[in-house]
Amino acid sequence: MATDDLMTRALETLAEDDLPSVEAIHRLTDLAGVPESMTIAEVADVLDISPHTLRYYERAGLVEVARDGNGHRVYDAGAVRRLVFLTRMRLSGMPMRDLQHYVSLVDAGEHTAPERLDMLLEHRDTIRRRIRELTLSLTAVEFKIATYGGSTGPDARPPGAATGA
Amino acid sequence: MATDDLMTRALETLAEDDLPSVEAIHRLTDLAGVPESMTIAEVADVLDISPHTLRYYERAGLVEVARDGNGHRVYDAGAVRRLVFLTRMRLSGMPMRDLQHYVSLVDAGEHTAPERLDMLLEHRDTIRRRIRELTLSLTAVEFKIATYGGSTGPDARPPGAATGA
DNA sequence: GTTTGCGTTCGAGCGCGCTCGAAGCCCTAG
DNA sequence: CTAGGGCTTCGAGCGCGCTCGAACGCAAAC
Repeated sequence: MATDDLMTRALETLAEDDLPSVEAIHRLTDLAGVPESMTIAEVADVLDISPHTLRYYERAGLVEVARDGNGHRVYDAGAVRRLVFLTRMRLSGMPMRDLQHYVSLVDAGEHTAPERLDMLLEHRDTIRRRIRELTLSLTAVEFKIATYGGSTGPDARPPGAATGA
Repeated sequence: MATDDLMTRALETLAEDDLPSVEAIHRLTDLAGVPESMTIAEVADVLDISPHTLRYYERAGLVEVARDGNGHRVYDAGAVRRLVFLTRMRLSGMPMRDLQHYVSLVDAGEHTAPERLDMLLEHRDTIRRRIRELTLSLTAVEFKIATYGGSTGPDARPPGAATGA
């Protein structure tokens, strides 16, 4: 699935466009597969989202994209990197509003780094909470599956296989 | 519904968790403490959803609720148990449509148990995928956080110093 | 008797995140 | 020369899951 690809990429390139030290990390990672510039169709394909959605993100102010002589979008490496980041954040549940705020902070300059860090910390906690919720639900569903069609009596089997991942 | 009995047992096994968002459900897992019948306000309170939402679920055909002499809803233990199940499934991302289908199968009789089991298996896999997605995103965010305070410039600060979350 | 308060029904509205359609431009292939 | 395909902009529409408001009923409290 493309999302796993995406995630791998995100892990490798999860960087911010404005941090030199992180830029160094980028170079260490496999960003070589990303061309200098890409069309909207190519970016859509690699991110596994639609061109419509890419235009929507641009309209929403999440990313700036240059145009070529024909007025067609030209995504440079920076834009693609940002979109990888944005897609990952969306996928993990960060609202558009927050992402808009985040990129406005990025664009505002280096002095907003602390606030951006706060946002990331908060989002990290949100993801952790969500994972715990889902793990709990998963356990419940697995238990229900394990006992389905079996005995409906009080001596149900313990959810031995219920802690799998 | 025997299956819901099992569900509540499954929930009991999770009682040691302390997730705030499902705290209300945990309270309910001790079915001994659940009254014979409850008002809409009581059910809303214990499930941590609004009376509006409860009426909406009923309108959607997810649960049948009797009325008292004044036309007020009276939730019996069976209705509450089903709502616990439904709430958990919603929380773990099962769409309303699927729940409507599931409930229709339950109402259709015991011979639909296999199909219900299939739905549960599929939902289990969906939850697992989602957890994996989130875990990957979490790793990415944690990595970004870890690299944020490194050398972000003159006013760099150690990560965690601004834990406002 | 009147007020307070919780309940009822019904349908409409909302916030989110896309998703799509229309009209038009540009390039290339046949 | 024409047809096709992919891009552009813009605004409207959609699917989901609630969320709310209006108008009303009943019952206990003051």
